[in-house]
Amino acid sequence: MARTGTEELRRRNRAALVEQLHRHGPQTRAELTEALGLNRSTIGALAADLAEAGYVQETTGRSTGSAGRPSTLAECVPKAATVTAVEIRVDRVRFALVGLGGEVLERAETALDGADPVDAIEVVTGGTARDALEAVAAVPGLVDAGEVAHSTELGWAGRDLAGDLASATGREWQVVDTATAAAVGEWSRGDAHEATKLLYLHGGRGLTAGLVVDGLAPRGGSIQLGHIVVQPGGRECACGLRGCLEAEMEVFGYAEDIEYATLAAGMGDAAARDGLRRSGEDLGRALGAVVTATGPDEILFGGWLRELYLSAAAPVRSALAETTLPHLRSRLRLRTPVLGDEGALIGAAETGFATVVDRMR
Amino acid sequence: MARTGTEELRRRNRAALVEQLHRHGPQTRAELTEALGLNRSTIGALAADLAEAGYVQETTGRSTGSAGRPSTLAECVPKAATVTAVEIRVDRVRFALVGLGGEVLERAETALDGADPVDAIEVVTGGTARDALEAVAAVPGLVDAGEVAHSTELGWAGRDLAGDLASATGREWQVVDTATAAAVGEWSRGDAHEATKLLYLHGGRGLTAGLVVDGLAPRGGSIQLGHIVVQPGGRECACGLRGCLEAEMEVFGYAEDIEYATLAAGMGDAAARDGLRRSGEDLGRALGAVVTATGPDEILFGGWLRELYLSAAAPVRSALAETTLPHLRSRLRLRTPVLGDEGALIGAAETGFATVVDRMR
DNA sequence: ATCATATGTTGCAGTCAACAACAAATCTCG
DNA sequence: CGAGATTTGTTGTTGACTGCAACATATGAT
Repeated sequence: MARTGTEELRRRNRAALVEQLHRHGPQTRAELTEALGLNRSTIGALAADLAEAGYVQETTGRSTGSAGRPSTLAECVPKAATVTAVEIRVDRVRFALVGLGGEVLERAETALDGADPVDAIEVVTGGTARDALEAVAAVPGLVDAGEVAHSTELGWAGRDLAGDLASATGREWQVVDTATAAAVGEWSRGDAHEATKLLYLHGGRGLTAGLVVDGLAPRGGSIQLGHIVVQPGGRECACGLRGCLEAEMEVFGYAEDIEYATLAAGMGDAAARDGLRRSGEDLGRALGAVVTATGPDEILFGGWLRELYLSAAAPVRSALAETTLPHLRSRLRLRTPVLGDEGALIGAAETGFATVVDRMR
Repeated sequence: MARTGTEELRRRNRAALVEQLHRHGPQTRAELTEALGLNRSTIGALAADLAEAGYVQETTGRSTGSAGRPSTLAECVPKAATVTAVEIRVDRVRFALVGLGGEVLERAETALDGADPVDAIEVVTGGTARDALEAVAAVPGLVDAGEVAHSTELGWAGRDLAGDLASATGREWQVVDTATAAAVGEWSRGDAHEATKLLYLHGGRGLTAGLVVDGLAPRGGSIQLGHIVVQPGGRECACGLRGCLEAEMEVFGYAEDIEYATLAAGMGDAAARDGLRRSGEDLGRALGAVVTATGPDEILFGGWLRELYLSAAAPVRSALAETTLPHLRSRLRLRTPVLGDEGALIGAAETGFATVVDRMR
């Protein structure tokens, strides 16, 4: 199982070095020595090895400003390993080709106009997907082993997306959910690196949430935030249940709606203001259950939930306060994401790089 | 960080061998070779190494029944590494000294009669705790870094139990929550080894739940099942919130109550039957939120929830069906634990062994 | 009784990381 | 301006571990 050997050891160390450079950017050999806990000579050998393989570039003779021999700086070669990331929404598909180190090499986007997203993949990726080491698609919904078990936004249930993408593009795809991808993105390339348990809430046409623990997504898929029942026996939801958060928050279906509502509320529309408050309370209640069950220390409000949170933070907080124990609340930070709309795409790419690095081991 | 070296490699392999024997019992060298993916000679060297260190005993010449040279069987030496496990309840403290391989070497129990559990520790463990490699205490409640943040059953909030135990016994203690410990126990020594996401529900004077993913407890502590709000604005709970599951299920406070109720219901008491049904429904609703948030594939009803589930499975299932998506439900098995009352104690010991093995690496 | 089979043992070779001594390149202080 | 201090890269050596292959051992099957 562990398949541990002396060759395996070198591979692991090489992978660790690549991961270190990918995650923390260009570093001197001395810094790498410190970070990996290996000997200077070992780092030198590994770096030379990786430089020959083309993964790493070493720029020599940087003046450090302090005493001592100047370090040679090691950095990733972006084109040495690329990952195709795709984010699927109901109305459009976005694509990014990301290089080792995190640099975005290409980017594209297509509106769908009702077409099936899978049919748009080849166009939007422009064929570059084939050369990438990994291809990852983020979809808003409940993903289980490449299959989209449920997606309010896309109206899918039990669709084998990984299979469909494979037959459409001729290569393997990894499927993740948008919220978890965004959580990974915010953790790795955003502002939430200190969070040990990060909960990302994604508001699209449906509501999902993704959890990341120590930067890793626990297997088992995302949290269907929209289908937390906040009103037993309440309004009928498209999923067949009653009183789901999505159904109860009927005021807001999509990003445009929330903008109108905040605008109207800002201009003194009492009904809009009331709607915002009620929606915030519903969200806070659903969140209470999720927080009690998962115990995060940071929550990010993404998608249109960002706007809702910014204009209805008080009701969200008070409803949350009514439904979670003080201790769980005390260590909890509520914020909005810094990567904006890019989080899921970046996170999908990072998910791909995680498996790329894993495969090097 | 990774501190990888050639010496580290041997340690890792040695730890892997011990872990393998601890978890899967006595095995032939050939089986170990297969399981660890190492060479026969390597296994031989490791086994000899560990035998000399006293961790492993090799009994030679077992007749296998099939052709070929008979294998030498390697097995753990229980006394080579022991773990002290303690389960704290409001009315009693239970203790087990568990040896490597999982054998229970000693066992004791004391009623508390209102005394502080910490004061009873030295008596119940009989001083053997000091010689154990690890000491683990399981408590029903929300545990965070050795501190009991909240416990309905014990009436504690923010108690530094790890510290109190340390000053009472003169050694370090690990503190885990009962439900998570029981989940670990059922996964490792019980019947739930196939579950990838195992949710254990523990009914004591409070209700907690513990999650185990691939046999490991994700950091961050247990799930306060009893403080999932099932009735917004409902009955006041001791925790200060309103409508908590614990408060709404006021019919049952402890094991004796559920026995009376099931007895009465069996004899035709309509009120008791109704109470059971309502409690089952409340539990199912709270469970719905937890399942939506965590997505387990197996749920075990432990403590007095076992009795509730056995006599009110239908309302639990129907309430669960009303509050979780079909896909999450479809892969879900509901069962009762096989280790009975021992689960938490055994799981606490296994938690200890996990760190013992980790420290060998 | 002999062969096939399965397993443990031994010696050897390959590889890798730590260590130490040395070289290189910069800064600082007199 | 120069010598020493400082930091870092390089090289050769050493110790250790694992894989491999050949051999030894013990049993069942024919």
